[in-house]
Amino acid sequence: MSVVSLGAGPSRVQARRAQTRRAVLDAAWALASGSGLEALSLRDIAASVGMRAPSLYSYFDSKAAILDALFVDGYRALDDQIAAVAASQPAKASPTRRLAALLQMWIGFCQDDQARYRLLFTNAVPGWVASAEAYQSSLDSYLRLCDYLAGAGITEADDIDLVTALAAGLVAQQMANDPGGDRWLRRVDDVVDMFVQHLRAHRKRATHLPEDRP
Amino acid sequence: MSVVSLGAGPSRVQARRAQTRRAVLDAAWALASGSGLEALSLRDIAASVGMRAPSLYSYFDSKAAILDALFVDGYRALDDQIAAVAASQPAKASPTRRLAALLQMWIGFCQDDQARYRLLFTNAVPGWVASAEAYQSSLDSYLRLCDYLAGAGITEADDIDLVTALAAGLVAQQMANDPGGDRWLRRVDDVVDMFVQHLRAHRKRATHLPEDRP
DNA sequence: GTCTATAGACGGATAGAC
DNA sequence: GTCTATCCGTCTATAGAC
Repeated sequence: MSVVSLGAGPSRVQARRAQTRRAVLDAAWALASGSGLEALSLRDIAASVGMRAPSLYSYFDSKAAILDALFVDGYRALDDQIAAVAASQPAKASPTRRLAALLQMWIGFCQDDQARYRLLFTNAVPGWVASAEAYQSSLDSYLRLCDYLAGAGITEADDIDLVTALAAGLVAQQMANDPGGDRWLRRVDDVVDMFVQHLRAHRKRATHLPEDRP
Repeated sequence: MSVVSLGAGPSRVQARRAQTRRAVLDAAWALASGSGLEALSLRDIAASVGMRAPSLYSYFDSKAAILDALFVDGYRALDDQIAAVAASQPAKASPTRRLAALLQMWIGFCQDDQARYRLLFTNAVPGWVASAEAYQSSLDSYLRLCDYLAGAGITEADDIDLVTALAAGLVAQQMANDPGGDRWLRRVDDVVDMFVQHLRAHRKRATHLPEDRP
């Protein structure tokens, strides 16, 4: 097997490197989820993959680079979830159903991993901000979100801002005051109904929001 | 002056202590607002009041005790703001107006001081959680909030949870994505209208929500 | 690539003189 | 009460041998 090694050269070496990088990031996720994002240290990450801290610098330039990679990881996972929700919706699903499915997923996504939630959505790491390149992946995710919302008939910037605020509020309260529970999670249908009614009442011009019952 | 020193004893000494404690906390607020909450160190606080770090231990048991005191400070300030908003409302103000005034104040309160926002509403300090005594002051503040909401006809737990989620969402998005601006702040009236319409539509039983125009 | 050793900085907290 | 001196821990990052 592997006839591909002609001329191309170090492809197997690169694959090995990529594997190790992946293992480092996985270990970092596990540690962050377990002991908290702010307790994440290079020493612990290295130990988790059977290394010493300095060896990590063969794979990442700095701790910030690791956090960047985790950040990209996290938004990729969110992308996948949005795609999955989109795929699970029947073609004629109502805006209400689409929105409720999205918010449900979103809150679940945050509850699944508090460390990931804090990394992606709050500025929880003291000295770190996502690099421009990493930040780009969050913008990509935002575009994918907008696509999904467009499928529910929501295209205006103001409406999108309102959806993100509703989601952020439910998530923040749920995570802060009832981490494992459903005190705000179970209000999703309520909130979506409230929002959709509001849209219908204030729809100007000919913008058409599909009816819930066609 | 000061005839009061008979028998009572060390009242002037205690007053001096309280003054110094106050100065320490004020310095801590200034540093946190300037350099960020997580950069707050005992050395810097002490230097700001013309001391060295160990001297602070004459006034506070630990750094956690200082954070606790700041936490209480912050909720006291929020209490004052809620009281001020309540006092500024004419007796016959509509629920819509009352809610809008509250949310406006709330967002402004958070925008006034990012460090305070992070201390009170997010778990931004790595090793610290508010002590039970300090936490009590946040519960007091919550009760005061409930009082205010009751004045707007909102008394059911589910409705209160919805209000806090709406507020938390607007605040979180505003602070994270447009810190100094008004991208979400200016949506307060919209959100309040949405919420009030929702309440009216779903009011069960004889619960009476005052009309906006009597 | 991985290691040991260490630099260099920062943090909270304590001992003990004054 | 305040100080100096110091302990002890944390961390990221680098130098240089192997």
